[in-house]
Amino acid sequence: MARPLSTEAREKALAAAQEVLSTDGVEGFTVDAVAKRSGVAKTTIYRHFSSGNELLINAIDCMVTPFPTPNTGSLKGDIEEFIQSVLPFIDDHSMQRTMMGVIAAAASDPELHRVHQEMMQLRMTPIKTMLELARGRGELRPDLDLDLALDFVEGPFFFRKMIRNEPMGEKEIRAFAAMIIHGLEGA
Amino acid sequence: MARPLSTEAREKALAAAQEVLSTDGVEGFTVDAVAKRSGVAKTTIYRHFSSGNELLINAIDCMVTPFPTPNTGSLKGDIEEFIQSVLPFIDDHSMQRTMMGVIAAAASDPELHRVHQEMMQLRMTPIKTMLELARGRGELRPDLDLDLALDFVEGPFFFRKMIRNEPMGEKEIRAFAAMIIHGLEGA
DNA sequence: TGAATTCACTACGTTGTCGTAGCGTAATGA
DNA sequence: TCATTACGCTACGACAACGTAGTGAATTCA
Repeated sequence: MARPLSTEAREKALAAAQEVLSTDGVEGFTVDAVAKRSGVAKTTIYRHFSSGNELLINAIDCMVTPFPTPNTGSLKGDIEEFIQSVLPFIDDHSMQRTMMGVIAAAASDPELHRVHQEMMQLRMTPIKTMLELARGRGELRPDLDLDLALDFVEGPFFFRKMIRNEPMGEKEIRAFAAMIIHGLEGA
Repeated sequence: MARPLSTEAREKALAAAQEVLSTDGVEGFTVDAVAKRSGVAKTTIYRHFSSGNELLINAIDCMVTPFPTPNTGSLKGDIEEFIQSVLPFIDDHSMQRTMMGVIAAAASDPELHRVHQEMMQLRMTPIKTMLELARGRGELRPDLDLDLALDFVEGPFFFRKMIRNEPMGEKEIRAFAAMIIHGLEGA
């Protein structure tokens, strides 16, 4: 082996892939576009990634970052903090497009489905931890189904921003948190 | 005018378009596929629809049907009935795929965006009516923000089924309804 | 230094989709 | 009846994306 594959070319390609994903969405994602944008030759891209689809998957994998587990001492504070921390991320329109595209495409492509599952788990884990902590403090009933509670915490927020594209300010965040708390406590 | 465009060809094409949409998703939707499936010649399809995209939009338009407004006399009953009526529809995997595909594609295509908006409104209206009825009966506070409540009713359900693909039985439906009620009342 | 290999570049063949043209045939209105 | 028009069929040109070949220059290991 005289010359190893340069990590620089790989990273430039991945970075450009993420950019293309943001601006053109999953359906506009092409190897040609990534090559043009990155300055890395298409042939070189194929040396690093066996197919366009694998490039896509790796790019998505790099975009996914876990959220920190909120820990303010009370469930109400935790939920508000959680929404606050996710909001700027989810408010980005191109990110919305990318996420929805991945979710939709995951229905057809088994590899993307795996990525989708990972994404979900990464996002759900801190929420679940948050709920377990609250239960430990006695803020929630011990027999509460945490799996359902998960949907209850994330669902309204997700639906409003991703599906209905309605705005969400401080007032709405507090209202949501209050409703969620009451719902979980009363269950 | 010697011979009008046959409604039969149009309807056969539309029906096949819906089938293709179900089996192959939005990304697999092509005029050729519809032509092959319907038995209607591609050229004929173009006589009825100015473009493949217009065929797609018309097909989706035909698929969307409004849900009846639940009216059991109590909000709890209404919510359970609502979930019950939507469940079989949303449990259909191909329908899930189609819907998510439309939502994702709507981010790029303004015409699809319009269809998406119509779809949403058609679905949200009965829920809003249901909430207004409950408020009229005194089951909800008069100052409740119905727009937020909408997300609160639909969100958890949507998130669980469409995004996380988790199962949902009688027990979960009742648990959801109970949580939603408590959340709305406590807000 | 020198052999090997990656890199960028251009170009190609393949495939799939779009929308259209031309052709006979069949159906409809005047 | 008969002119008109839709129908199905086959084929085509345009275009975009895929993945690959070949070239010369640059880089790295031995």
